[in-house]
Amino acid sequence: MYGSSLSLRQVLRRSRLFTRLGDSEIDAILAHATVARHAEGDQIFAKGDPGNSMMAVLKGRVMISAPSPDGRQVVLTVMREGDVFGEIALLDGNERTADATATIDCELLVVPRRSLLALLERRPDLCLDLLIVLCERLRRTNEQVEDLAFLDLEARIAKVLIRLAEENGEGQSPTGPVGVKISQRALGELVGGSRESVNKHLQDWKRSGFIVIEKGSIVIRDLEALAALG
Amino acid sequence: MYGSSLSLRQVLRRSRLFTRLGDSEIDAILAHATVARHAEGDQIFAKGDPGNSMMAVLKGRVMISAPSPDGRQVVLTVMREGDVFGEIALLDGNERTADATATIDCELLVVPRRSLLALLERRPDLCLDLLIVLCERLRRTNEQVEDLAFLDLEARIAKVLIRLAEENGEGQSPTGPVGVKISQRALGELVGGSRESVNKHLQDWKRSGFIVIEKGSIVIRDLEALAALG
DNA sequence: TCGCATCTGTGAACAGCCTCACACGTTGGC
DNA sequence: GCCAACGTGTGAGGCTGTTCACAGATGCGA
Repeated sequence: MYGSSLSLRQVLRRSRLFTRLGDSEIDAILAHATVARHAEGDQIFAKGDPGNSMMAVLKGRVMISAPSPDGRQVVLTVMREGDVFGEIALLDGNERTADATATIDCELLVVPRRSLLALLERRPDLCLDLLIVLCERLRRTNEQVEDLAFLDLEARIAKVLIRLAEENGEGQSPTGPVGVKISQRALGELVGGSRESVNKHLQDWKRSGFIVIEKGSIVIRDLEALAALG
Repeated sequence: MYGSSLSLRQVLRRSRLFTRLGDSEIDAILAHATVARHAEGDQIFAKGDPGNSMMAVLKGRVMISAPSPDGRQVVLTVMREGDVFGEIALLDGNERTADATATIDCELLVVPRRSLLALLERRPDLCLDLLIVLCERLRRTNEQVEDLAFLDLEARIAKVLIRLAEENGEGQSPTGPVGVKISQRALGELVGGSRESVNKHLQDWKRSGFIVIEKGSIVIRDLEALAALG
């Protein structure tokens, strides 16, 4: 089982959705929830599955992506510790709208539909928090639509790379080189482009001295230059 | 002024968000809300504006779109009678994320931030309804990301055309020809393509007998064939 | 250790879509 | 009635990105 319910509480509190809850409330959720473990690469759920639970990332990282009929996929977003996902299918009772995959080993809190709805009824203020979470999600997705419609591949890659760098290096010196651990194929799926095209742009940037390319990761040397492209 | 507060009530009831409310509650909203009129082509708000109100379409149609730096735009969605928009900026207190434009003469109910929040506190069940509205919005936007990433222009045009036909011809015979009133330029903005490219695909379809092109509108003769392309 | 999978690098050929440039008909205002 | 604005039709040319076909490097498991 999980180490202690204290640490579980702490992780939940980090989530925007649960910060307001008292210990008793959190314990009430935990009583009805289960902790699921997923190894790197595991699929957590697939588009089209019935969605009768919501999940919170306790540890690890979860990729939310949409599959195409011919085997490709776009990454819609990546969830990290404290993030909550799977609420859409849960709230409106329809199928899951996307795939969820563990990109590294994960521990998830699985909250069943019934207990979440019960909680929301008991604590209406949580509804507002959930609304805000959804609003942020909507903003992000809208931005993704704009980017796909307006920006070329180079600009999209630059933008994503910068975002990844910011997420990874929280609290680090913003001037020094930042390493982003991601394969070029995965980067392609994040920006909606092919692996080869991504590689070609990265090569350009390498020649310009903006980045250094390593196996499985990219080191940003000149973040300003990248920002000018996005 | 508006004809009678009875008809206002009726329109509001049609919205997914307000169906549950009793007359007294609706009147309470109306007491704090105002009715705004916008002529065809008017901009209702712009991306970046402070968002301290939510709107419900009483009459007309509102286009939600994102502008690009070089003057182009993508249409994110089109709101019709009973739909509610502008909640995002309102709920999380940030700027408006998109432009809103009246595509025909409109009457909107404008609900200020304070009264909506007050209402949500008084009627927590409304929160759930709002959540469901947002979930639908998210589903739509996610689908738009998928379409932009996976489908070529022809498929996107076909898909949008079918959706417009379904929206227009609610309750009509699904077999007969359906007319969609939209300019080719507007269609281009809906699918994220140029006016010229849209025209070329439409010409193809005309030659194949799938559609008939008229000035300012398109008549679908073979919906099945279009569906097979999307 | 061998083989297979994964990641990166690269060039050629091709397709899709955009931009530009132009032509025509209709509509509405002056 | 004339002109401007708008909607449509069409071709040439060019850029971007994809697909395909390889090739080398690394790492992992049987």
